[in-house]
Amino acid sequence: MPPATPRSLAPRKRPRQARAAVTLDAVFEATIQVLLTVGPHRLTTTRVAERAGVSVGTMYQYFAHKQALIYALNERYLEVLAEKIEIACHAQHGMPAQQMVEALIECYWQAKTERADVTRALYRSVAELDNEALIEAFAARADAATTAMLASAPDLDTQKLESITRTLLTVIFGTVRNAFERNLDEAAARELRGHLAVMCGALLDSRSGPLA
Amino acid sequence: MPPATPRSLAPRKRPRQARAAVTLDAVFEATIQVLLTVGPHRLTTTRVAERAGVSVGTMYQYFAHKQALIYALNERYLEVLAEKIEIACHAQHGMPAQQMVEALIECYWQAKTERADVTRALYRSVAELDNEALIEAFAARADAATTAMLASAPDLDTQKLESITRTLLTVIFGTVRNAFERNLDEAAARELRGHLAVMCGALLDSRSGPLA
DNA sequence: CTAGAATATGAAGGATTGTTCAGTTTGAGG
DNA sequence: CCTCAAACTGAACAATCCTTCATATTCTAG
Repeated sequence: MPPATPRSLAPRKRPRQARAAVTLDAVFEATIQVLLTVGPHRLTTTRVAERAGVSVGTMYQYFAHKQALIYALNERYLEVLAEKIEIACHAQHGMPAQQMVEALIECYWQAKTERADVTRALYRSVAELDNEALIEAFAARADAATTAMLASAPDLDTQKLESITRTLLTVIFGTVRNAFERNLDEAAARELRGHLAVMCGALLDSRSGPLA
Repeated sequence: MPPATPRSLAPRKRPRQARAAVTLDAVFEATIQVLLTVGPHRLTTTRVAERAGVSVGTMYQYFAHKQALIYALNERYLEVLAEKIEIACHAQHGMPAQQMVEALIECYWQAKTERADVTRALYRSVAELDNEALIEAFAARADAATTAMLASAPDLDTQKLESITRTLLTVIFGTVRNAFERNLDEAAARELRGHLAVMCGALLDSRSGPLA
């Protein structure tokens, strides 16, 4: 497996002192804020530095270019997200399948809604860069965690599990993303989640039904 | 209802002669090609003009700025897509509900897959602009067509139809989009579509089941 | 306390790019 | 054929922005 991050996008160096870590946090947060306030195509290294209370030169000590910054931001975000999913999946080991998918939906939805504006900003920022590696790595982790979870369900046959997992995740992730593009109010969002749970449950049942 | 296109993004003038229409087509196609070859953030007015075999000045007679060009491109694309959906929905009037959703999925998938690279390029290009109005207008048309179709199904109770329609479209559109971000091979894609049909069917059945 | 490493600075350079406009060419109608 | 409007041209301008580097500051280890 090649390194997850391409050479050209990798950070120049890692912070060794405490203040450097603080600086980096400030830069990331500033990037989000700039993304939110002026949009992706007016995101400027100077603007980010200004907002972070840092000099441009400082940023360029950690990131070789603007893309690398945005890449790192998304990488960081997906890292947190993947971890959340893994934890949620692990917590459901041995539970009934329906509860599993509901927990999965809830976890993903929750993670995305916590800071909805940030989610939106990041969704837009990704278009600027070559995110294949990023997405693939994330998908692999989510796939693995979900498959492991489902395999432990007592009420599920373990055949075709990979295929079902892939569908589940594609549907859930895609639906949530699309829900963010339309601006659903609280009620509509709740309904959507309910429907989604029903639909996912049906997919899990689809084998056991006709076979009985 | 306000005009679908905001003033600042509207085209400057419409072509009145035949050659102007040809020029516009060339410009749109060139925009797609540039989007494909160099990506959204290196899309340059000069580059587009060059590729289209046209002068930059010509482009600026029709579009007030770069954003307006990209906006118009997406508008044109969504117009075609909405029409396809409306036709597909109309063709299913009076049919069983399950067949309806399958036709809907097939239509959307087909439309997106026809020129997969273009689809991907457009998905990315939208991030550059304020697409709320665009998406809302498209969603409204798709919603209307789908609701009308489902209302004509003999095997469906017409309660909660709007809510169900919204879910169906959010799930289908979102899933397809996400499927494009992962690079699914033909087999996986076929499976996904099958699963999606099952899941959508389950949503339609979810009321009639427990009530029987 | 000191030396060297890590971190931070920000003005300046260089390159790109969006947009205009004065002028030319092409087409349509009479 | 003539005239006017539509369509097209592309060099030039102005603005923005990414990135560097020589220098200054701060921290840490010995």
